[in-house]
Parts: sequence; C-alpha cells; structure tokens
Amino acid sequence: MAPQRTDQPQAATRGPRADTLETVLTAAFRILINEGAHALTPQRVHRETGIARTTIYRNWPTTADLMTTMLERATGEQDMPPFTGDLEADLLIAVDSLVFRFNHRPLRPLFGALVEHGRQEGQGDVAAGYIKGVLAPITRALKEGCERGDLTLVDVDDAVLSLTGPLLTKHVLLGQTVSENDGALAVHEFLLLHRSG
Amino acid sequence: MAPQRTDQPQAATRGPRADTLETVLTAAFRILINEGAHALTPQRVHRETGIARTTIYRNWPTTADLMTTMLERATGEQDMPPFTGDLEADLLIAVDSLVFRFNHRPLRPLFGALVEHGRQEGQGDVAAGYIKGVLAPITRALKEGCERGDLTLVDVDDAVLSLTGPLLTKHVLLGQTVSENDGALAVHEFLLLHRSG
Amino acid sequence: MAPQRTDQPQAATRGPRADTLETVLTAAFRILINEGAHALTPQRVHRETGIARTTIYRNWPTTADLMTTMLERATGEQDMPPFTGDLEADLLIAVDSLVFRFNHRPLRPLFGALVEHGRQEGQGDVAAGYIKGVLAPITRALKEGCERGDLTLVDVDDAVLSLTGPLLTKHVLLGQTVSENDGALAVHEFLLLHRSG
Amino acid sequence: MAPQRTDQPQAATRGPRADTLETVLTAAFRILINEGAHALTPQRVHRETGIARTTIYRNWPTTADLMTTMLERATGEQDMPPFTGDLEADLLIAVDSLVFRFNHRPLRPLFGALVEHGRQEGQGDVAAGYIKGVLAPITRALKEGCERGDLTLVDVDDAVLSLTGPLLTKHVLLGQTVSENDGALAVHEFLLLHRSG
DNA sequence: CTTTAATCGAGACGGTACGTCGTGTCTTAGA
DNA sequence: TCTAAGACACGACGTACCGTCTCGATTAAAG
Repeated sequence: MAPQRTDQPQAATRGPRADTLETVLTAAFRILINEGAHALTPQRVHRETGIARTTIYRNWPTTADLMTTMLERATGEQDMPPFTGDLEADLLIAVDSLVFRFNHRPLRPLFGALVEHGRQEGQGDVAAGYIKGVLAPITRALKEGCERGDLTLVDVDDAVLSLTGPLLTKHVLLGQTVSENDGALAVHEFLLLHRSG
Repeated sequence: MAPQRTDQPQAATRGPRADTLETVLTAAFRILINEGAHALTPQRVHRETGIARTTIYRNWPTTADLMTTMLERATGEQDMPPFTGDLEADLLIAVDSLVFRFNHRPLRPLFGALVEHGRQEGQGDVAAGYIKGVLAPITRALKEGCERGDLTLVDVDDAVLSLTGPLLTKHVLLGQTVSENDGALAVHEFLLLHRSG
Repeated sequence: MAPQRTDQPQAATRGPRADTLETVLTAAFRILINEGAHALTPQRVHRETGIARTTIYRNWPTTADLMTTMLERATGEQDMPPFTGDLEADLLIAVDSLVFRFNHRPLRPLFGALVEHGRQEGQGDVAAGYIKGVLAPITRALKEGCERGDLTLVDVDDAVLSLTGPLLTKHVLLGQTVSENDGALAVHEFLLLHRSG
Repeated sequence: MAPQRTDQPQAATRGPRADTLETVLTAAFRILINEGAHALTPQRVHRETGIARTTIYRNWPTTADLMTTMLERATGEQDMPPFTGDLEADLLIAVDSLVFRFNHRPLRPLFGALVEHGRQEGQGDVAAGYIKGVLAPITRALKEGCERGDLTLVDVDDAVLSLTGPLLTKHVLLGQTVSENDGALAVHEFLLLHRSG
C-alpha cells in the first residue's frame, strides 16, 4: 500500500468549537458563582446551555477539567486599576477594589470550590494561581512601591498576605461583611510597619 | 379513661443512641478531614461504620445536620495552652500551637465543607463558630493582655484577625506550609503595632 | 428440687386484648375492601387505628395472619335472607342479594387479595372457605330445593358454581357491571336445566 | 441559523431496545406466573435479568406499565385450535383446550395481578382484554355456530360467560382442579339450552 | 386488695425496596 | 471531525415500610 500523503499532523484533535467552549464556560462560571461547587455538574451545564451532555464529557472528561479550564481562562482577567504612582493611594484603590468585590461578586463560594479542587491530583497550582490573580493589583502596587524605594519588604508575597490576609479571612472564612473602613485600616497599619524610613 | 393514643408512629424525639452517635460522628469527621466535603455522604458513613443508612437519615436528615452536630461537638475542643501572664510569651505559645495544628490537623480540608455549610440557611454561625473556637486561645491571650493594660485594642475580634489572618490565608487558601517563623514574625509585627506605650 | 405445683397450663398466652382485636380487624377489613391488598400493611393499620405497630406485629406476625383472622371472623357473617320455601323465589332473592353486593360492597379487590393469600402455604382453605361463605345462601336454597324434590342435582357445589360462576366471572374477573337482569336470567336458565320433572 | 437545541436530556421517545424488551418481559412474566403479583417488582426483574434498574424505570415508569406491556403482548397469543365446522365438536375442543390450559399454564397466579392492575386508572380494559383473549377460541366457535344457524344467542359475550364462567370460577377463585369432564358437562348443558330448534 | 404476669405504647435499629437524579460510556446519525 | 440524541449500566440519594429489640407503663386476673 502506498504511503498516505497528509499535510496535516496526525491526531489533530481540534478540541471544542469556539462557540461550544464559550457557552459552556460562561454557564459553568455562572453556576459556580451563584450556587457553589455542588451545583456545577455536567448535567446542569447541559440543561442551562442546551449543549449535549455527550459533548461536555468529550471535551471535559471530569468536572475538575472544567474547573481548570475556567480558572485558566479567568486568571489574569482582573481589571487592573490605574496607578497613580502614590503608594498609599494605589494601595487604597487596590484594597478598596478587593473589598468591593467581596461585597458584589463574593469570592466565598468560589474559593470553597477552589480549595476542594486544589485537593485533586496536581490541580493545586491552578487554584492558587487564580487566588494570586485576584491579589495581583495589590502585588503590583507593592512591587512598584519597593522599586520606588517607598517600601522595605523582605518578601512581596508575604507582604501581600500580611495586608490582605485579615480581610480575606473575615470574608471567606468567617463569612462576615468587610467594610471599606476595614480595608483602609489594614492599609494604614501596613504602611506604619513597612513604609521606608 | 381511654388510653391516650398518639398518632406519631416514628417521631424521633430522643435522638440517637449514644454509641450510634459516637460511631457516626467519629467516622464522619475522619472522612471529612481525610477526603474533603464531597466524600462525606450518608452512604459513605454507612459503609465505614456499618450503621444502617436508615439510621443515619433518621438522626441527621441532611448532610448539613451531620455537619452541624460535628462542628458543635468539635467547637470548644481546643486544648487551651497554659498561660504565663507574659503577653509576648502567651501569644507566641498560642500562635505556635495554631501553626502546629495547621501542620498536623490541617484546617484546609475542612474549609470547603465549612463554606458549603455556611451557605445553608442559618448555619453560617455554626461554621464561623468553629473557626472562632480554633482561634479561642489567641482571643483569650489578647483579652488578658488588654485587661492587664499591655495592649490597646479597639476590637479584640478584629485584632485576632489581624494577627492570624495572614497565617490562615496562607494555610487554608493558598495551601502553603506555614512555619513557626511565620508565626513568630506575625506576633512581632502585631506587638509593634498594638503594644501599649 | 420439688416439683412446682401449677394448676394453670404453661405458656398461658392470652392473645390480644378484646378492644385491640376489634379495632385492628375492623380497620384492616376496611382498608382491604376500599383499597386492595397492597394497602393492607401493619404500618397502615397502625396509622388508621393508633394501635402501636409493635402490638400489631406481636399479635399478627405476618400480614397473612391478619388476613386469616379477618377471614375466619368474616366467614359465616353473611346475612342469610329469609326463605319462602318457593325454590324460584328463594333463588332469585339469594342471587339478587349477591348481585346487590357486587354493586355495593364489591368482591373484586377482596377476592384478588384472597387468591394471593391462598397461595401462601396452607392458607388456601381459608380463602376458599370465605368464598363459599359468600355463596352459602344460594347453597342453602339449592339444598332445600333438593330435599323438597324440586331439584335433581348430582352435586350441589357444582350446581352453585353453574349458577353463580358466570356472574362471579363477569364481576370479579372482567370487572363489568352485573345487573339484576343478569341474575334473573341465570336463575331462569338454571331452573330450565335442573328443575325436576 | 442556530442549531436547534432541545431541553430534554433523557426524554425516552423511541422506547427500549429489542433485546432489553425481550429479556425484561420474559423474566417479568415468569416471575408473575411463578410467584404472583407481589413478587413482580423492578428490583426483582433487575436481579433476575441483570438489566439495570434505571433502564427498567426508564421504559416502564410504574409496575402497571410493565403489566400493561406484558398483557398486550400476551393477549392474542392463544393458539387458536382448528375448526371442524361441527358446533359440538368445536366447542368441546375449545373448552378442552381451556381446561388443559388451567392445568398447565394456570390463570390463577395471574388473577391477583389482573385485579390489582384493573383497579388502575384506565387499565381495566387491558386486564379484561387479556381474559377475553384467553376465551377467544370459544367466542369464535359460538359466533360461527350462530352464523350457521346452529345456535340462537342474544349476546355472544354473555353466552361465553355462561359457558365458561363456572369453569373459570372453579379454577381461579376456588383453586380447585377442573377436569375434562367438567368441561364436557358444561358444553352439554350449554347446548341443551341454546341449540336452535 | 394486692401481687404477678401478660399486654401495650414508644422509640431506636438494621434491612429491603422504592423512584429519582447524576455519571460516564457507547452507538448511530447528521452537519 | 465534531456535534446531537438517545440507550445503557452504575451508584447515590432520600423515603417508606418491614420486622426485631428494648424499655417502661398499663391492665387484668390470680392469689
């Protein structure tokens, strides 16, 4: 038999069609946010979107795969606020933005799902990556502050935790309302400790 | 007088037998810790314990009920470390103990369950109560510090968050190892900010 | 050891109390008639009567026992119509009474249960006995007819079947309405065949 | 045009696969005959056949549905005996065949199921239809007799009942053995009454 | 009029079956 | 090649009834 001439790579799995991917991920994210991890099932996504159950399973064999795709897509989607160059102002803006998000697109159910998802084999990084993405504006503000010499930090990541940890805990773990004042106070105390000079 | 006849055939009012309760709760807690919230199902508890599925449903109609019983029983079970009367020493001991716990009886696997449980109607307090129980030694140390006049705090609960929030976030949300040094550093910075005088 | 003097038989089980027995059997019969065999359960009798489930099980370990007690009590309870001494009149009255019963206290569900019950080990006679009880007035009329010499019958039981079989089949097996006219016609044909002379 | 998307995930519209249907009905009928109505449960059919319980429920949501399918399939399966054209001979053959059936594929075990099933909304006809199917050969013999003028009957169905009712009652309700002689006698008396001339 | 024993009420338990829902696989057909 | 659609086996869910068991509380008959 003559060798077959193919000018496309073998096993060229193309993955889901663009519209399928879009529809599914959008619905999945909405379900996850609104109703928590237990509600995010292939069956449910199928009902919401009309995409055939078979199709969902073909493209995302496990729910964890769906979660991973969602997170990879959502990571880095943070709307990075404009920077003024003034450390305190930048921090206040970034922290305010985080607190605003707590109250309007709460991270609580999402984080619950994330941590459960992080327990899956080798998926821990995806979850942690998403969380870091949420904190990215604050990380950037601190980094710029360091570069300008306004701050003296041993480790930027630890500093981000030091600044946002109490707020995250209050919202995510305790489920309590976090006020703008809480954010401002955290920034104030942080600067007391770490502002240079 | 004719004998009184009640119409409630199976109305369980006295609750489960002591041994049933013990067996179920122990197994449920183990499953929750080792495998996370999604693994804690009546079916699973039945398989682990041999307790009839019916019995489990009779005593804990929903998984949330099981969760509530577990949390109420576990809340307050903290081994309160001895107090020296020295603020810094007490805080270091309490925070060390917390960090030790992170590394030996991690809170992280419980977190998903706590969040999901907190979403249930009126069960938010139970979940938050459990976390507060974990932080109770620190709360006590701070309160005593205030009474002695060593500390000036506006709100003790906020102070507890400020001290432990970064550690909790690092452990629970990011899944990173928290070292004793992290704890000591947190105490140090906390005292810098809030020690009287 | 000296022999114990007891002038009562050992294991003097007294059986159910009179009122318990009355209450249970009445309710059981009502349920059986109105809703069929599948509805007659200990649980159900308990709900109807308030008699403790335990008590029912104690006195009637199986549903078949309950059925047997009911049938033994109900057999022979037929209200035997008065006899005129005229064969045709007596038969018409007896058959009319049977047809009336079809239409007002239908035998269909009861017989369904009876036959199922008859399948149980050694309970066949109880069921057949009840059915014969229902047919007793007709049997008596035929017997008296024979004694008076109005009828010539090889076997009275077969004759009863021959007379009532079509009616029973129409009601019980086919579930069709049996009219008084059907009854009268059956009597008429029966007499054509079997009247002496 | 956007692809049509239906919202019915599992709406079974095409019915069971041929082999599934065959396996289930065969087993169901066997169970029904051998052990009666109370033994015919989805769970039981599942155990007997290996067909998944889910599949059974999908195709026959209630036990009544299973019953209906079985009866519809069994109705008309009677092996219609050949006809000679001689009324008495034909009737004897048909009745003999019925009596033979009583003794080899008894109707009695089906009876309880038929009655219970007949109680279901709108299912009375299916059950009655099955019985009529069993009697079809006799109905045909009588009809042909009428057409030839050998018989004078007001209503063929009533005549069938009149002929077979005693036999059916003896077999189904009383559970007594019906002999060939019983059948022959019934035919004899029937002809005495209804033969023309 | 007590005492004694059988019965009753009650609740908890281990089971079996129910009917439903979600999962993941497969096959067939269609775009 | 991907998608749609439907059938299937499997497992968990939450409910209902079953039958057994304990324990007190009644009740009725015996001494």
